[in-house]
Amino acid sequence: MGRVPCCDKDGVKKGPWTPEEDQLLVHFKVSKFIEPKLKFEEKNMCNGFGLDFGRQMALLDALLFKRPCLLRCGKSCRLRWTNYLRPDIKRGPFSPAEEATIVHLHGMLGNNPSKTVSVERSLYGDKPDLGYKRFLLILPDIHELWAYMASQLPGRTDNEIKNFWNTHLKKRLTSIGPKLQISQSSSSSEPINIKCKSPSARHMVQWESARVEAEARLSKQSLLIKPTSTAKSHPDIFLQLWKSEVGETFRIVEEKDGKTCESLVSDTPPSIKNESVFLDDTVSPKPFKTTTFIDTTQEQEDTCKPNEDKMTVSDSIGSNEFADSTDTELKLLLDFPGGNDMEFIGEESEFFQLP
DNA sequence: AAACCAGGCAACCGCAGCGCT
DNA sequence: GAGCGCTGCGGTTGCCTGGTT
Repeated sequence: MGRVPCCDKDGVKKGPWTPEEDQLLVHFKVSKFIEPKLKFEEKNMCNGFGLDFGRQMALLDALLFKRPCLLRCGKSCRLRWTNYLRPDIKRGPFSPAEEATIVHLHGMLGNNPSKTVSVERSLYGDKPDLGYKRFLLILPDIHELWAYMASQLPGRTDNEIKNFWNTHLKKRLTSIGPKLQISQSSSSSEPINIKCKSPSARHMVQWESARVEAEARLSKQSLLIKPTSTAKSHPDIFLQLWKSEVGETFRIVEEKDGKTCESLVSDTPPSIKNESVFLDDTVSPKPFKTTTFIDTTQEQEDTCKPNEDKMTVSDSIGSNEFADSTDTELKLLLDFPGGNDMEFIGEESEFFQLP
């Protein structure tokens, strides 16, 4: 399946993988290398020998096993392994629960990575105030939508999820989209059960509800108001939101207390407050990687240092329905646990150690 | 049975970010 | 600080497959 095999001018094979090549790759991996270590090895072997991973494998096979060389570039090997050969890959159709998770996460995160870029540009280009930065603190890093979804669906790859979305779900949702909108608006007064265990997740869901509502409102406004409206003047949706009614709840607090942000959500309109979207209970989100553009050096000028910002945001949650949120839980939302970016790997981190 | 067509999906491409020298 | 190479990401490509005519 796939493209016709071909070789580029360097003699590195491209195109679909043959069973023999798969076997070579699996043999090489199973015999000594497992994924977390692969990245380390791949990197260091390349550095150490001046050859890419594929060439290394070819060389080792030729030297040690008298096998045919696997003339693949390292990138191709890595992709093949992560998307197809990895032992924990789950094949077969997506379950309804998995579909629901994908739909939900896509609804939450969108699929336009340029959003984050535009946020960064607006952040530094338009120089929004510090409150806007805090406003952005609670947003997930939507640069990594498919990767994040994959992390929520064990055994599924980002590529698989992306394909599934593009070929199945997108069309299906498009076809039922109008019905959904009608049913959502008709039931907006009814509280929808929030099934998230994590306060952080509920926080995100609640914020997303507010965002969705604001987007819908902006969308309605854009239909009513001529294209020269203020919304048009801010191509960044987050900046629009910050300057909208939803963002106002943040700004009010910002003005109320110059040093801390009090409540991020307590002023949320009731219709938003009770609104939620389904989140599979069995799939409690892992901590998001937060947006990375919070410049710590810049923040230090302010009375709120970055960490204090996070703590302050956490404190603010105590005044609303997320009173059970702890600093730790919010930290989970905003950071990798423990402050060490690689700690989440757990015992697998041993694979990063040299033999 | 043959031709056609649309959907599925593995694999590649291009870009941005990051780390090393 | 600049340049280079690597990594990881979303987007796109193009062959394969199964259904329809």
